[in-house]
Amino acid sequence: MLSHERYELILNLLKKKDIVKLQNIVDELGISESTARRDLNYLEKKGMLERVHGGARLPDGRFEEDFESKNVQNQSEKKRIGELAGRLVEEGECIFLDAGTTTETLIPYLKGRDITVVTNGTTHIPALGKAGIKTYILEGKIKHKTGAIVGSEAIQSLLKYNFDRSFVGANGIHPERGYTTPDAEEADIKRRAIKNSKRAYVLADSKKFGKVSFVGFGEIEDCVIITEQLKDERFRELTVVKECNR
Amino acid sequence: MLSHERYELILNLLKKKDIVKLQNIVDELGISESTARRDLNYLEKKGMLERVHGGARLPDGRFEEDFESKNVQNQSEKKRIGELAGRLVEEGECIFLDAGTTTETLIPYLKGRDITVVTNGTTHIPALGKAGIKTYILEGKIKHKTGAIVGSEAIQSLLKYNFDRSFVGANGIHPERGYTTPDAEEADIKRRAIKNSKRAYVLADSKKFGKVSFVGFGEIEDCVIITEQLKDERFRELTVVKECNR
DNA sequence: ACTGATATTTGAAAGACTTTGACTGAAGTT
DNA sequence: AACTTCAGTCAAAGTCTTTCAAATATCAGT
Repeated sequence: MLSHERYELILNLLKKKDIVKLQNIVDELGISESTARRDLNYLEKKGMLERVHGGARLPDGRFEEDFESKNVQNQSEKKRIGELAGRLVEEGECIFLDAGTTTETLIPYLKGRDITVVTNGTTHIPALGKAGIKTYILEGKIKHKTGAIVGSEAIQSLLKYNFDRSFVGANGIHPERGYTTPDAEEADIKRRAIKNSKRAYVLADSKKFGKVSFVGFGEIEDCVIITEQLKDERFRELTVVKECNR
Repeated sequence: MLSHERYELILNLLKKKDIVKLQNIVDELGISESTARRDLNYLEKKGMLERVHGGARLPDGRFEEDFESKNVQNQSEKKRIGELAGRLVEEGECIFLDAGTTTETLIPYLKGRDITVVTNGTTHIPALGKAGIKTYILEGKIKHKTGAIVGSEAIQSLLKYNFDRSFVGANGIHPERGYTTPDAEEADIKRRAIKNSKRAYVLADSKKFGKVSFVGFGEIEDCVIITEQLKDERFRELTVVKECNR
């Protein structure tokens, strides 16, 4: 194997995992430890990665910022939603986490806590792993476009769980039409998750208010809405907004 | 052969692989090492490629897009295992794909075909999506270290499927001790998957032969072994190696 | 068109240089 | 104090450059 082939493979591993152990590289590429070390040194000099004891990681990774510094300042609106939701979860609880980018923002705020997550979002898995969260995933067909698990198998496997809280995303929130989303199969999952939870929350940024998407999955009063900025007073009593917590 | 014909051929090789070994060029074009070197030097002076120790690659710039296009044809030994396995799968079949990096190499060779994959490997999902494969995932606990789904839920949900073929990885292959792997929970999955398949294959590179890991999940004769280079004749009749297909 | 002189291209070989994996003792980590 | 990881050294293997002679192509003069 040519050295540049190895470099690519190593960077490839890093892309997947943000941080790799030297031993992983040795095993994956079938090369000696010495060579792996030399390669890491070379790539570090090139600025492609940063060496750490026992392995290497992406340089000045966003890994840090997400969890540490971002807490203090520079929060995007979506991140704030995650923070609000994260504070609601209590030690020892079992929660359902819907697929989607909005719900994903909750994960960093669970870091290191004793919480069990059940999810239908395959894209959440790396973040959940990084946060060290005990994770269960539903069975079912994968909708590759969104990474969500859907279908009758997913509903079936969801039936057996009972959650302390569930957090679902929504594309539309409307006083009369309730919560809506573009995909019927995903709506089925959301509906079922809400039903099986003591408490259910819809996570959505303020742009979703007043909108109606294709398939409904609940009435307004079925869930508490978590958002970063409340524009419509009609939702006041159902809603957790950032001001409440500051 | 005219020199310009050789130049064309060399650049074609590079287009396919981004990086070629000098020895590959010698073999492919049936020319001497000296000539191959001279050609590479000429093409480098012309800026058509960049020489590296042991071969040549496309001139600097796209470290990024390499990964996208290269998946299909990139002849590391592990990739070859994937290619062999991929050829065995026939149109319309349902297969089980075990978690692990070796089994992942099979995915590019399914691209665009009418095949249904059931897997316990969450890390396979992006590749399966890229290949446009209908994918089902097992329910269960996620072992974050490997991204594998394990546990009683996983076994439960595996029970209902019946596969035309299953492809599992192994850390050890031994004439008496059979197939072995370091994790007991993952072994359970492998054992069950093999049982529920018309045909079962173990994918492993040649370094795994003669080794014994912690937990066994099958006798040698339970599966056909797919490997890139057979070192031990005792496995001959159970094995698919690269030579069979060329 | 044949010939021999001259240039170009080719492959083989020798020695210099690189890269590799194993080993070792020092430095970190738990 | 036990363990892992690290940097440096070494011999072996692989690759590169240079050189040389043989094969092939080019061409002028007969």
